[in-house]
Amino acid sequence: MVNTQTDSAPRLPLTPAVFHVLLALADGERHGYAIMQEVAASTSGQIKMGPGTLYGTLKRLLEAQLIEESDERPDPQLDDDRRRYYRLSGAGEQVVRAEARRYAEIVALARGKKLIGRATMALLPGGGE
Amino acid sequence: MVNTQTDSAPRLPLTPAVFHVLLALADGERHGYAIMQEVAASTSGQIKMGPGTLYGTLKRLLEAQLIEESDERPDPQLDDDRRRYYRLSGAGEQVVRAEARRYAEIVALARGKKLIGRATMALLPGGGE
DNA sequence: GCCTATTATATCCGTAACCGATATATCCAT
DNA sequence: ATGGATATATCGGTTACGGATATAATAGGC
Repeated sequence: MVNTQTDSAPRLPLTPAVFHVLLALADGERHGYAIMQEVAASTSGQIKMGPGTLYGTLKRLLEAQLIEESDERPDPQLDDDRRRYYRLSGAGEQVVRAEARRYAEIVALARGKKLIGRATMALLPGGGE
Repeated sequence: MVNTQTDSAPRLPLTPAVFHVLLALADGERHGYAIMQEVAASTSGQIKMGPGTLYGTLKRLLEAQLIEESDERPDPQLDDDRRRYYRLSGAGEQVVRAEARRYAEIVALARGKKLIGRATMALLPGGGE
């Protein structure tokens, strides 16, 4: 049996929007708007999700059970009633790990074809290869 | 999801289909069917492009001038009249490099969040299939 | 020569998803 | 109290993925 999952196992590759949302939730729960900001910040402003993409994606991820809504609230002083907090589900963590591995394999492939160098240039502005 | 680059350049992120086609052409020209096989082989069968995706993508890439059709033919003995050969354009090479860098940045991000290890898993020819 | 699988290209169309526009409302600093 | 940022949500136009389908040349076996 290849796939005994009850629901539709999300197939890779993930869409960029889905992957970035899951990545943003990988180190702790966040509310929607914070996800938007985290994605923009962690990509140095390269990727900016609009509200349509963000909330549509969150809705689909909930349905696919890759994320769950959290009841826990932070310190009341820092809270905002409007917020809805989300966290990765177990399945969601597996999926984001699998996709990250797939990305790493493609990077290795690109390195083999001399498209990029070996240095990790993530934190260096304008870091060419 | 939007990037904030200047407009004429094709936007990142690329769709997986587009990226894989460009990657397959990165080390030399190939005809359509060979691209399909190269993508399947280089991803250990994870990614299999159907003809609709392949030829639709090639058409769009030609229109976007990221690839060019080549008139050069290989040794007549090995040739096949039906084939159409493609190669990366200058713009195409820049785009595939930029996307590969973007992938590398995301991999670094995922490593920072402990989603994957540091080992570079080489997925190179002969890596088992 | 004939048969069949593989190679090779191409189009159609249902479905999914991106994403800007739009809407509504709250929070917070001045 | 006013305005900008915060926060969530839906709608619709557009794009592209990808299976199904079509056509046909090629290669190898018998």
